[in-house]
Amino acid sequence: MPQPSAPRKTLGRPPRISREAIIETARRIVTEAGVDRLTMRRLATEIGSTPMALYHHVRDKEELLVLLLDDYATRTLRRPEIPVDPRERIVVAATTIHQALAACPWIVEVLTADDLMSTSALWFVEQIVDGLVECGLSPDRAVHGYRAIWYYTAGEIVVRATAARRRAHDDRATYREQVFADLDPNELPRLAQVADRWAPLTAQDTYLDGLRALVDGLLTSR
Amino acid sequence: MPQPSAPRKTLGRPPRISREAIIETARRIVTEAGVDRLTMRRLATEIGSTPMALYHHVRDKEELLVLLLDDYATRTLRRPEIPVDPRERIVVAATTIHQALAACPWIVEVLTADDLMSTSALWFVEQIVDGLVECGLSPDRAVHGYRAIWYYTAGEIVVRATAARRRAHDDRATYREQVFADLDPNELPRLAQVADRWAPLTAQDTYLDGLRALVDGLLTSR
DNA sequence: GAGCGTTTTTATACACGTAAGAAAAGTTAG
DNA sequence: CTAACTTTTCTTACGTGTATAAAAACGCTC
Repeated sequence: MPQPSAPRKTLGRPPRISREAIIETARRIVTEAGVDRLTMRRLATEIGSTPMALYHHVRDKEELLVLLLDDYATRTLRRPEIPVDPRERIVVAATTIHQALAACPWIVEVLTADDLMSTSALWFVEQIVDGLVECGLSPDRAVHGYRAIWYYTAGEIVVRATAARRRAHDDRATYREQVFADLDPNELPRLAQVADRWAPLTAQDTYLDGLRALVDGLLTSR
Repeated sequence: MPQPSAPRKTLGRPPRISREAIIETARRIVTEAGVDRLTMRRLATEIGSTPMALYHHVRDKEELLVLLLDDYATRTLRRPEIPVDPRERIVVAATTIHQALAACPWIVEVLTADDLMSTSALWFVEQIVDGLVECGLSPDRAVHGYRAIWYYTAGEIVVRATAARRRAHDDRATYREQVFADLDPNELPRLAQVADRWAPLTAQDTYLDGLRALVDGLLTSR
């Protein structure tokens, strides 16, 4: 790891590559060829270096992906107009983040970070926590509320993205259909009732509905 | 893939290993040595075979993990006493699943399945959907409600488990602390206000609170 | 300029998941 | 018995992330 504030001007061998250059090249590879094609070797050759040289600027591939996510967030997250109604403010902030993340599905492997801690995302966290406080929650409960919203949001994206990946990869969907076709209406009547509609129902985008329900519930709990 | 209903008695070379034996051995390895130590090579040698032989019984490692999760669910998920109040029924069903999954954190990589479709888990899905319907939701909205609950539940587990893994792996937590220490109280007042309490606050287990809020919100939405 | 300390880069190597195809071990038809 | 056919297993090989240690490139001091 390079020290941001070195005591001397330059000490030791001068670097030929930088963290910024790595992220930049990685971003180009991802946008041009997809995240699957982003390998440490390819990244190294495209940047004109060797694979192991990257590891002096990045701890491992996962950190590189986190950095890419941060970069993406900083680059595309634009602060929307914020409504005065605090409840709507929460919804807008969460929806904006969700929208941005859902638009780049390759982040799934990184999204399991326990928070979005990109500096550019913090503003959205602030909006959510502040909205919850303004609606009467204590600061502590507001943080918990934000966490619940984050769990819901991250879960939605991860689950949806993984399902899409599996669907593209093979036909395991067939297995699920089989399970639903073989349901015993006596044991699981409700599921049998909706069995044939399950696929289209779960394909619908109901993020906003669930989010509103969650926010409503968080605000009415005393 | 072995055909469950072969036309003839046995045709072709008789198998030396079976899917069940693979799962059994894999389970033993995971419980004894952890999921990290479960490699196709080790599994093969411990079962007395070769890595590629496994691939005639299992599509890939991910499917093996899904099968392991199914096996785990079937083995440990016990149906709890179900309250008569439908709202409580939903909460109990979701909490039971959450508890079981949270107890075996290695599933994180699999948990991104878009549903828990283990047969033994379907009963819990039924309880949730049925509870929502009994509270007045249409079947379609009940399915959406179940999905919201699943997003929240899966998100909570994935986020928490990943955070724990990172914490054990290295000191990226320090980075987060740094972010919170450097907060500008003018720009992000609420976050600055709770900055020093953020770590303990987010460490608390508030799954049940969030779940109740979500269920309440789902049921009061018309 | 020779050695030294520091930092970055490179070379080599290992374990992993798994693709591709050859080999093996049965049953059945002639 | 032999040959064809089927299913499972084994051999070999590739690309991956990355650990380890050696090498290289700089400023510094004597």
